[in-house]
Amino acid sequence: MIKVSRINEDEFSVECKKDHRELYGIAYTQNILSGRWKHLILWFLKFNPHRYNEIKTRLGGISQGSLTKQLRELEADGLINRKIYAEVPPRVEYSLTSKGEELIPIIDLMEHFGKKFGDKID
Amino acid sequence: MIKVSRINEDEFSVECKKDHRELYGIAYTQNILSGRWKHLILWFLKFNPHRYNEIKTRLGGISQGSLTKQLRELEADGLINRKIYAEVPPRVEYSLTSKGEELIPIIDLMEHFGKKFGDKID
DNA sequence: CGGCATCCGGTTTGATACTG
DNA sequence: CAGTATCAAACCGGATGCCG
Repeated sequence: MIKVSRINEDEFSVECKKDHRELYGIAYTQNILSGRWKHLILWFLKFNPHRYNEIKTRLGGISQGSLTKQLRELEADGLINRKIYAEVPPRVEYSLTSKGEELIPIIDLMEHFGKKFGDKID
Repeated sequence: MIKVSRINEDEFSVECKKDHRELYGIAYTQNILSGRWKHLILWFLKFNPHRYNEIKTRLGGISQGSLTKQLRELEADGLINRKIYAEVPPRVEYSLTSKGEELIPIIDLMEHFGKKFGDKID
């Protein structure tokens, strides 16, 4: 069995039998991408940095609480940067880290797969 | 907002604004891969067909109920085949469909990413 | 503007017992 | 062997109200 659980902000606990080590990489990646909106947030950031409200507007249905939570988790996993500008009104921009950028090919493949096999919505 | 929900065994309902259509493919793929064990099941089947108990043993910690449910969902989404042999004791083999095989590159990338960035467990 | 704290309800997962 | 059925536990995600 593979069990990946968070100990604190930036540390995972991993339990798995020797036989299953080869599956660990998959479990780890699945773990940091778990969440209703994370794929979409990363995909949106791949083009440019974006502000909090830009992301929220783009995703449409997400609540403030959920968005904040997902952004915090992505940040804790080292996938995005959070930059605060000392202005009034406040401005916060999110951008991909190099680690986060390495997830983009996966998300692009997912988009391609979904376009090929998903229902058409035209 | 993008909302992908299952209407019945083989049909999805998709709600999304025009602006978000480009994100639909991602949401679709995420949807059919949602589940604690699906990535691992697909990855395990990429090499060869396997029997129910082989999968269960391989995954270690999964319960019968959960495994059956995940397999049924994968089958309903057209990702795996279920072949029943009329023997005693019964034998059931699961294998990837061509659609399921197209998910393997994604899962391989996830494995690679996890191996690169995940905690070492040696 | 960009959050945080709290509560609540639906979904998902797992444990257990039983079966063709 | 390969399930089904039932119930309990855990895990989000969303809604709401408040704040610097």
